[in-house]
Amino acid sequence: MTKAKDRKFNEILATALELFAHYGYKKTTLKDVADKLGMTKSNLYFYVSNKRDLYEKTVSMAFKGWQKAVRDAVEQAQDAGDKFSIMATQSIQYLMEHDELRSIFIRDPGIFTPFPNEDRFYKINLGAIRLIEEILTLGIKQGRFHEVDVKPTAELFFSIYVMFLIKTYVKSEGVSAIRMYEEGLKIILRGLCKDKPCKR
Amino acid sequence: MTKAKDRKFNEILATALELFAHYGYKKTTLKDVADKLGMTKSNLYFYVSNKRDLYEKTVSMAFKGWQKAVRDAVEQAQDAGDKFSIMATQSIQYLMEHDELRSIFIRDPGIFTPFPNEDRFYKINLGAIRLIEEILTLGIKQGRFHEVDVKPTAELFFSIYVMFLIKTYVKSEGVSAIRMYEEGLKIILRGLCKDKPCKR
Amino acid sequence: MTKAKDRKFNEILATALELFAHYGYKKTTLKDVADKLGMTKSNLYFYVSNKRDLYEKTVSMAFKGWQKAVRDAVEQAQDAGDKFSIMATQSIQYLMEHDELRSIFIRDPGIFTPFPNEDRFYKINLGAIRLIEEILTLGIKQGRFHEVDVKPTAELFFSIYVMFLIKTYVKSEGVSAIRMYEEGLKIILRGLCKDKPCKR
Amino acid sequence: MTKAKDRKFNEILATALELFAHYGYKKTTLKDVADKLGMTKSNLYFYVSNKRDLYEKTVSMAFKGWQKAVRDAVEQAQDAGDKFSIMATQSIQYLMEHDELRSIFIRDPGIFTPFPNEDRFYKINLGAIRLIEEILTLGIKQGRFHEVDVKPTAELFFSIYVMFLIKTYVKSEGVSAIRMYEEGLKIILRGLCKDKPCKR
DNA sequence: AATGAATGAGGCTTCATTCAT
DNA sequence: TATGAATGAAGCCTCATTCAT
Repeated sequence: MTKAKDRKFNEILATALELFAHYGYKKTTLKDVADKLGMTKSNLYFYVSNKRDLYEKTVSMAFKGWQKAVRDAVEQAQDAGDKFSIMATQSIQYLMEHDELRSIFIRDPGIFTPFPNEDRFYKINLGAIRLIEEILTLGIKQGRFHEVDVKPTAELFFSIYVMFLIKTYVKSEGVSAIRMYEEGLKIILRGLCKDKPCKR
Repeated sequence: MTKAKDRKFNEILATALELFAHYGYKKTTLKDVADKLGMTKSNLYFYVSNKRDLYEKTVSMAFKGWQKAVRDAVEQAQDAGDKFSIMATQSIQYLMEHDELRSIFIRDPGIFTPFPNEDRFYKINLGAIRLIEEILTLGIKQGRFHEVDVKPTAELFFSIYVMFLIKTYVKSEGVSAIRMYEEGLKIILRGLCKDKPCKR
Repeated sequence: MTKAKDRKFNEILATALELFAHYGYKKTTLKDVADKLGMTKSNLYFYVSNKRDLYEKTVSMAFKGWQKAVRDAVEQAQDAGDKFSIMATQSIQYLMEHDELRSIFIRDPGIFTPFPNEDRFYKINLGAIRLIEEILTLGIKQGRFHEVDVKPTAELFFSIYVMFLIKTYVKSEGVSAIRMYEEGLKIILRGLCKDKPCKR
Repeated sequence: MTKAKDRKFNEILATALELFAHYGYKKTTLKDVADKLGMTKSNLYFYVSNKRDLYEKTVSMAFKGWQKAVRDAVEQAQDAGDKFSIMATQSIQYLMEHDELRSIFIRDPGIFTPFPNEDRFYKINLGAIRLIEEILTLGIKQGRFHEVDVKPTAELFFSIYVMFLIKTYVKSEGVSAIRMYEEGLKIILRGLCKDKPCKR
């Protein structure tokens, strides 16, 4: 609420991110978090309602940062094809550069699940999906993309992205996964774009 | 000891490997292991002396499989240069193909430590180092390699290998790490081999 | 049953005595006993029906040795007064010389309880009480002792003995307890004996 | 820290002392302690860090009481010879009057060990040794004692005291041990004091 | 007579969570 | 806002005991 509380709250999430990334959910204790912040365990409950809540808020925050970075990069371009391509590249780039978020993802890949029945991070994934939807809608309006059904297509692309992440970081097929991603991206752009090919 | 106990013991380790790989050390409970095997927690203590022991025996077993695979592949070649190159390639290949061992490594990279003060997996790493030593010694005898000081060189190569694994799977620099590894391998072989270059 | 089994059985009790004396009942595990004997835990159950049983049989054996020693010493004398006096002295003497039995007693003084409702060692204490009874009966027959009611008197004397042991070893009033015992003995002999005083 | 916590803490130690003295370390469960105090097992961990810690804190407290009593008695006298003699007498006296501390000692005589490698109760024994040192130093300054080397002499006397306790309560040589102690004390005072003999 | 394998009860310990202040 | 004190669930581990062989 207040500014002070808000600042403290963000401080807590940042600290929690470090610890969850380093030690994992189970091994990170509330005492660890509290100690590193110089406060007491009990006091944490003033800001979050339980450990799981702390974890989800922490991860949400980290994801929002990732989404913002991608959105910002995407806004630089005008052409929907370019936007799409930038989005695909930046999403990966960001994860490569942010060890903590990547570590969280490796430990807990279930975080990405576009299925609302697993409510856990549905809302956050929704943000990512919506960005895809926006680009698709724009591309169609611009006449750059074929007239695909936006919603399911956005979900498909998101799933492909998640599948790639899992292959790369969890199933660890490293190089081949990246090549697959690059190849797939080409195909998708080719299949998505009308007339003149979208550059890449 | 007996055949039956031995079979059960291996069954336990195999099951434990799955669980440790999937859930990590802390989150895997002995009840998980026991339940999946259809036995009681207490009975596990007939086969291992505690949870840590179960973990170490499990990891040891998995590592032995990896070492055996590499050794077998290495034996196919006669030339020390080829052996070295195969060893380097197979070590990575095996880890890429075995999700569980890789998952263990990602969660607990400290496993690889050639320092005897951390007694944990010293013996196992020693097995890997010895293979390198053998290849180096052979190469020198064959006149293929320069006369390097075998022991420290073997340790150096092992460290490089570990560093690469960490970059690839823990620090997750994926592609670039693999390229670095390939480049490094070329340089090493060039610097190691005498006269005619070792093929790669 | 068989001679071999009997020998083994005594060996077990002797070993158990050492361990129970040294570590106490709770801290002594059946594995301790089995290991020291070079047999398995399970096999112990062929000789005793459970840990408590082993303990009680062990203590019984030790007590029987103590009773035998006292009986043997008592038999040397003919005069009932002398017998009584020797019994009193020897009982203490023996405990002083046998560390293990004494250690058992110190840890578990409840062992001595002449109350049949606590069935634990009733039978064994009974042996001691009977010796007193015999001496009393003899003394009366010899005309040396007043005609006391044998049974309750024997129990009284036994209780006094136990009280003394507790004061000495458990409540640890050492010296004063011994003086009390000596004084008490004099009084008792004086009160017990007719005509000419019983020597001491 | 706070007054309330401090009171509770002492209450815990007092209760634990009763139980440890009565049942011994192993047989005393934290549930026993907690139940007797009307609190939960877990809550005990707010005051001590584990069972061993509870035991050591409990014993420490009991020992401090014993040391204080001896110190107080010693302070009544001015003459170093008298102080020494009082210390020797009071140390025994106190243990005789305090069943619980004595019981603890009988069960766990290793508590008294002036060797710092066994860190367990080193500090506490140190307190006792220091009192001896102080008396020796004073006696030398007063010209009452010969100029002995204070530190090793204090340790020697402490060792003699412990040896006596073990003979009396553990090896249970009761009377003879006390006589030995009294004789030894006379000799020591004679050997320690200059000129006129220290009274006893 | 003896053993290997298995079990359940119970002990120690950690930790998320709550409540009064 | 913040804390100290308290709790219960769940985890690891030991050990007496049993059963089939």
